[in-house]
Order: sequence, then C-alpha cells, then structure tokens
Amino acid sequence: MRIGELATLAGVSTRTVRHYHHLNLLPEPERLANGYREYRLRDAVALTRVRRLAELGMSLDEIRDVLADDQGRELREVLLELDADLARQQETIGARRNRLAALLAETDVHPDSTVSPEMATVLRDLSVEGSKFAEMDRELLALMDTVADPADRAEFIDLFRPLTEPEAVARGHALYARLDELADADPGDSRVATLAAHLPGEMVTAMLANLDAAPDRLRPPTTENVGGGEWLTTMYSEMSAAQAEVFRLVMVMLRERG
Amino acid sequence: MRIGELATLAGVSTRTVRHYHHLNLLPEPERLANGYREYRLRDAVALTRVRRLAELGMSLDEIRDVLADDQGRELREVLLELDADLARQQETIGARRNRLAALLAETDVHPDSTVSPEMATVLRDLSVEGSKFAEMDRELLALMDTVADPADRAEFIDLFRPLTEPEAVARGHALYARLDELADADPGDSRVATLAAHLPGEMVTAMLANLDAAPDRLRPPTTENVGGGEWLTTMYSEMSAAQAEVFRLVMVMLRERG
DNA sequence: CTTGACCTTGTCGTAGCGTCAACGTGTCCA
DNA sequence: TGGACACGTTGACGCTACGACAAGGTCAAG
Repeated sequence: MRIGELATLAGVSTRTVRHYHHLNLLPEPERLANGYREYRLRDAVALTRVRRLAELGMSLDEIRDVLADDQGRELREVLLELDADLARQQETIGARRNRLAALLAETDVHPDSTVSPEMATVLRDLSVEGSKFAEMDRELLALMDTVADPADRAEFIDLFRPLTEPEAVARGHALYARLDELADADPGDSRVATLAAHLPGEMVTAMLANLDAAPDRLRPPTTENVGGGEWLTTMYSEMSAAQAEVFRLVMVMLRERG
Repeated sequence: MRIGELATLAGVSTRTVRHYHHLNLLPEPERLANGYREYRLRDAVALTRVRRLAELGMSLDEIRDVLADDQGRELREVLLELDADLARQQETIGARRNRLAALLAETDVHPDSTVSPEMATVLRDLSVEGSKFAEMDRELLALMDTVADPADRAEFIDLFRPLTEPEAVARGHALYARLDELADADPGDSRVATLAAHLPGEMVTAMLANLDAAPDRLRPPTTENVGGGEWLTTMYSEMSAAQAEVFRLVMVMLRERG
C-alpha cells in the first residue's frame, strides 16, 4: 500500500498521515527504491486505531501517551476523563443556546440586541431621542449590564427599574435637555449651580442611593466607593467641563448631607 | 481609561484588547502624550459587544462582518445559523459520548478496545492463539470494522458472524494451522494445491460469497470487484509467496465455477 | 534613586492539519 | 518518444485566538 491508498482507506488525507508520522503517532514504514512509503496491514490498523480515539475528541498527544502506556486501565481513566470533558462541553453549549434563544426572542421585539433582554426592556422604556447626554447614559447602562455578573443581572437591573416609570421618564427628559444645554458651556455658567441644586431632589439621588445601598457584587468592577463618586470617573471623561462640574457639585452636596 | 482598566472592566486580558485592535474589531483610540491608549465609554461598550458575541461562539471574523453590516436581520440570520451549528455540535458530542459509553462498557469485559463493541465480540469468539495467520485475519477484521460506515456496522458484522459458530471455529483452527505451515514454503509446494482445492468447500467460500452479495456500502472503500479478489491485495503483501498462491488458486477455481 | 506596576511594540508558540512550492516518479496515449 | 497527468517526496507558511515572553518606556510611591 502507498500513502494515498492508506489515507483513503482510513478516510483521512495524506497530509494527516505524514503529520502522524511527524508526531511519532504512526511508525514510519519501509521505503521502496524510489523513496515511496510502503505500508502494510498493521499500519492501517494502527492508523484507524488513532483515528478512532481522535474522533472521540482526544488530543493527539493524549493518544500517543495512551498507545504508549498501551492497553489497560490507563485507557479507561483517560476515557472517563474525556467523557467528563465532553459533558462539560455539552453544558456550555447548552448555556450558549439558552442565551441565544433569549437573545433571539428579544430581537424579535426590538433589534437592539447586544445587551441582555432585561436591560433591553429598560433601555427601550428609557429611550430619549435626540439627547447626546441620554445616549451616554444608555451606553453606560449597556456597559454596566454586560459587565455585571449574569447570575445577579435581574437584581442588578431592578436598581434602575425606577427610572422607567412614566413620571420619571418625563422628568428625565427635562433633565437631559438641561444637561445637553451645558455641552458647550463654561464650568462657571450660572445654569451649572442651578441644575446641581436641583438634581439631588430628583431621581438621580434615588438611583445613587440605590447603588450605594446595593451589595458590592451588584456593582461594576471599577465601582469602588460609590458615594464618593469614583465610579463616575469613566463617565466624566465623556462630559463637557460644565457637565462634569454639575455632578461634582451634586456629589459635594450629597456628602454634606451625609 | 487606560488599557488595563478597560480590560478588567470587560473581563479580558490587555493582550485580547490589543488583538482586537489588530483585527480592526475595535477602533484604535487616541493616544496620550506618552503613547498610552486612552479609552472612552464607547470603546468599553464596543468591546463588551464583541465579547458578548464571542462568548456565544462566533468567530472574530464573523463578529466583524456582523458589526460592519451593522444592525438588523443580518444579525438574526447569523444567530440562527449559529444556533443550528451549536445544535450540530451537541449532537456530535452526544454521539461521541454514546460511543464512549459503549466502549467503556466493553472494556469492562474485555480490555481489547479500539474496535467497535460488536466486532470485539466477534474477535473474542474467533480468538485463535498462536497462529500468525489468524492474527493477520484479526487485524484485517479490525481494520474493516473501523473503516466501515458506523451506521451499517451491525449489518456489516453479521457478514462475519457465521465464522464464530463453534464448528466453524474448529475448522478454522485446522485451516490456520495448515496456512501457518506454508509461511516459509515454496509456492510450488505440494501442500499449496491440496489446501487450495480444499478451501472452496470451507466457510471461506461462504464468507467471500457473503461479501460478494453484500451491498456496496458494506464493503471497505478499496474493495472493488470482490469476486475478482482485488480486495485481498492488501492482505497479499503480508503473506508468504506460498500462502498467496493458495488464495490465487482459490480465486481461479471460484471464477471457473462461475 | 530604586522599586513596582503599569504601558509600548514585536515575536514565537499553540493544534491539527490545509495549502502551496518545487521537485521526482510512473503510466498512458498519440 | 514525448508530453500529459496522477501520484509521491520534503519543506515552509497559514489558520484561531490569543498566552507568554522580550526589551524596553512611564509614572507614582517609599
């Protein structure tokens, strides 16, 4: 037998056979005068043996080890381990398919995607068209959503649920409008102080308090010291100086109140 | 944000982030004076978006395409396709585990392994100790077993089942002994013709007839023209000249009989 | 001034082959 | 006899999705 025959017999490519030679998985057979490899029955058996194990998902290294320590309980252990590994793979794939199903169900309703279905409903309820600042908020929420531990996601999202109530949405519109106005304003602008004084009474306070009271695990990784405002640093870099000043003032006032 | 913060935020390594830049999956952000990358909120959103899709099992190429053709039914199609793909994976893994289970059950009884459980029983029943030729036969059977289409394996093995019946085994012993004697004999040895004349009346004929009558799909890939004996070419190379002569004569006699 | 924790680019390694390249061999057919 | 064509040979690069170095530069703290 030459290499092509052996390969078709085993249902693999000649490249595969040579690769196995290279890895010492298969012994090099004798050569004919012209340099061609001349295979015999036992090589075909050896090759199919390797293929059987490979098709079970074993790595070629493992196969070589098993065939070296040849025969016996060694193989059994490896097979059991392999089965456990396959079981794990099945589970992860199952989990993926579940997420996929949820994602697909949600894209049926709203093709936003790329966030969890739950957060998608929040974002939908919270939608404010035309506001740059609102867009930033949405981005932040989307970010916090995907970053949060999947197990706690529902609980996490409930922290923001108050924002989606009708009257909150209405007030939110007004706030976003006033913040948008400050996009190009000076940090000393008189509207800054006014808005800052107004904010703590609004739902913003409630939300921050919510976050402050929430257990640590519900906060994003960078969210240390929520009361101190550190978790807003990322957001600050996106704001104009005047907008950032509003939040700085709010934080100061909240800290004074205790 | 610098790259480390972004990475921990998204739960990946900095290497991963840079890799995504390299693949144009994530836009390169602006640089600080010292050359550090300075990320903003939108980058974090983009990164987590990529991660969500990657964790669903999409390839980075696919993700880039989807995010390019951005938003809509494109994504839906890809997700559906992905789900189908995952379903297929689940099936193959299930099949593997089934084979594994069968293999484990068999190794409990007999640590031969590396052939199908069904063939293992045949080989066990057929076991003839000390005969070189029998060993060759066993190898050939093992080879044909692993090469046969798994779906047809049971049917395929039934072709050889007659060989395992008690009286067949007994006669088989005698035949193997006489073949072994010819290992170093001359092709012109008188025993060659005697044995050849004797063989067609034996189970060998039945088996060859079996194979000849069997549908094509039950024959190994190289088994063209069974009646003509081509499928034995592999085996011939393992035999001594005298042994090969026996089978050549048998083939001639069978062809004369029609 | 050093230490240590960051950041930069660049290169090699991984698994299991696919896919050239550049060449020799052997058979068939005009 | 010569050319096409299918096969064989070795060698090297390509693919995925990064991890793990190397060999530096930057920056804040002790």
